[in-house]
Parts: sequence; structure tokens; C-alpha cells
Amino acid sequence: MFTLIKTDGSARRGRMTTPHGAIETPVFMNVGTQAAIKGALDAGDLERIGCQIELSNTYHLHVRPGEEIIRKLGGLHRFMKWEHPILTDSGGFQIFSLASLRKITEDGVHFHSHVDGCKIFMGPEESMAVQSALGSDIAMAFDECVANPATRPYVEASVARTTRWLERCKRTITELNAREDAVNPGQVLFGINQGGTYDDIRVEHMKRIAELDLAGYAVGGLAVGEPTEVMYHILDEVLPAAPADKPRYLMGVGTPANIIEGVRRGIDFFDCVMPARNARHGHLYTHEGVINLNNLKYAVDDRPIEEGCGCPTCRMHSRAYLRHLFRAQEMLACRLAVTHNLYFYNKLMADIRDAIDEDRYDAFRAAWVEPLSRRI
RNA sequence: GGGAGGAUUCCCGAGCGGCCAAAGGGGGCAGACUGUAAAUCUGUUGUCUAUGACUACGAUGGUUCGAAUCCAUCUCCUCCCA
Repeated sequence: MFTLIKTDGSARRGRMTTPHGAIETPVFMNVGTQAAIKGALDAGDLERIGCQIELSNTYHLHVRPGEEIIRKLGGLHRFMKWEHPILTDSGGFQIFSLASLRKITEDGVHFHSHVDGCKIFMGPEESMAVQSALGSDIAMAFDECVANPATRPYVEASVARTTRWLERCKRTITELNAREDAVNPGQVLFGINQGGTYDDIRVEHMKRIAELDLAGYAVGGLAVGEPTEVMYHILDEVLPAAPADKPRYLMGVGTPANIIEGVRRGIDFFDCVMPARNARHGHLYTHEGVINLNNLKYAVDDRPIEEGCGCPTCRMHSRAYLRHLFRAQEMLACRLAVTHNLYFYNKLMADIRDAIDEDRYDAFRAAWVEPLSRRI
């Protein structure tokens, strides 16, 4: 259930209620692919960094430990001790990221496990069954995330198949939710718009899936190599075709600037591995730009990552200490850095919500897009 | 005291007459990363008045058109025998 609280231009303040609580939007979903935030954060840490909703991955949890194990243990929420909302990605992104290990057919996708090479078949029914066993609050449709660039004929055929898969996903989740042993019978399905960089395919596809009256609509297959301006242009074209009363999710995006621009165009949900991955690699976000803690210039910098930041890392530790931990390859470096970056992202979203609430989103955007994009 | 093996650029370590400022690691310096096969990957790493020059492979002296590579002596290290 999604409620649009107010708008400021095209930016939207909303609230989505789920069986595990409400989500204030716009929101950033913190990515824990394998039921863990890389960098050694657990559910308690997620609460400390202001996370509202966690995202896990269907393919990866199917490979390891297997959804039946998680079902037996009471579902993903109980398994990882995160009793707030969870979204599961469908495995569609792995069609893209594990392209060399899979073959696509009309029924679904044959993968060779990246772990042990064993054969894995995942189609819409399988993905929905896994997501149902995991018991996430939001299940994503099994789509093909199309690589960029892709020819128009390829994209047309792929999108048509993704649409057929979506219909199968919808049918399947309805059946699974009706079962007495459903882990989370309130699980809802988000559809995913595809179409590469072809505006007309994108818009037609969005219109087509809008008819299916799903709980939410994602825009997928972006930030896969196309110029940022192309991504923004596609959002400008596609979002007017998405149902206004349903949440919109821009999958896998992005930088703070991408998020600010996405919100401006009417996106409500984001997720991205970037803050966690960059943190593990020593790149930390500040309101003046991204700093690379590996750089020599921070060797004796006694300041926190960012003055005034309320995160547990900044309250306690200096850049110089963190740089030392990175250089010495101490695990603590990752944990402290990821804590900061995810706190930063969640706080950015809270600031975005405040700006929309107070009808000053344009000014907020104008003030922050450039500084947040800097490398310093 | 006798015998054997070593000494290579910041470190380890390959090279055993020219294609050597010298493989490969490590370390250093920097860059990339967007629904996570990523605590990963890439570049770079003698000096300079820089499409060239200079200084370098323990030291010194030789052989050679040419030496990190061959010879002699010396210094230091390791191992074996007494």
C-alpha cells in the first residue's frame, strides 16, 4: 500500500506500508545481497545507520544457503534478524552480471553457478517461488537486465519476453500468497520497465506493464554504461507513463547526484552497491565531495570523515586512523567506512524528504548536485 | 682452519654476454567501481634540463665492439666438515 503524501514539482513524498512496517519515501535501500551488508554489518548496524529497508538477492540466496533452509528458519527477516521491510531482487540482474555463465530461453534462464558450476534454472516461476520462501515484503519481477549497448531488434525481443515473464510472475505470486504455508502472504510484486536506450520501447513497455496493476514499478537496465544524461532523459520520457499512485523504483542507482536527479523526476525508491563498495575501497562521501582515504594527504588528518556527521564512525574516529586501517588491510576499515557511507546515503534521503516536505526541493537540488559529485 | 653457495632497483626474487632501467610478487603512489562472481580491478613506481641523456645489479680492476651476466682480487652473508 503506497500513499502519496505530497509533491514538490515532480518530486514525491510518500509512504509505503508493508507487513514489516512503513517506509518513508524517497528511500534508499541498503544492499545486502547475501543477507549481509558487505563490510561486516548486521541488522543491528542497519538500524544504527538509519536503514528503512534492506535488499537481498534471489539468485545468490538460492545458490547459498538455498531458500528452503531460510524458509525452515522462518524466512529471511527472522534469519538475518531484520524485522523491518525487505525487498528481494529477482535474479534478473544476474542475467546481466553473470552473462558469461547463462543462456536465456523463453522459459527462463539456465545458469552455471558461479560458486560450483552446477546447473541452475531460474524462470519467473522459480524466482517467485524463491522470493516467496524468503518471505520478502517486496518481490521484484524476473526480468532481463539488458546490457548496453544492445541493438534495437535484441531489445524489442528481450522486452517482449520480459513482459511475458512479468505476467507469469504476477500469476505465480498470487498463487503463492494464497498458500497456507506462505512465509509472507502480504508480499507484493513490482514490475520492471526495460527497453535499453530506446525511448519509444521504454514508454510502450511502461504503458503495457502499468495495465497489470502491480504494487510498484521499477525502471531497470539503467546505469549500465550509457551516459548519465541518457539515463535522465529516459526517466523524463518514461515516468509520465508510470501510474502516479504507485511507487517508482530506479534500480541500481546510484551516485548522490543521480539520486537527487531521480527524485526530481519522480523516483521513490533507490538502491545501489556503490556506497558500500566504494567504502570498502576507501572512497568516503562528504557534502564537499568524495574523499579517497587511501591518499597520502590523509595520513595525519585528525578530522573525522566529515565534521558534524552523526554516524558512529565520525563520532569516534579520524581520517588518519581509517587510512591506517585501510593500508594495513584491517577488516575494521571496511566496517567503519561502510557504516559512514550508508549512514550518509540514508541521511541524504532524510534531507531529501525534508526538502520536499518543505517545498524547497529545487533549491536543495541546486545546492547539492555539484558538491556531492566532486572528487576531493 | 678446509669446502660449498650467495650478494640484483624500497623489500623478496628472476635474469646468467646484446631484445635490461632489469620478469614476477610485495610495498609505495594514483585511478576505476551504479538491481555486488568486487575487502576487487587498472595504471604507475631510478634520476634529469626528458621521443634523449645520465646513474644503476656488493667493491675494485680486467676481458669484450658490448657485462647484472665472463675472469681476478677484496668485503660481507649462509650452509657443511674440523
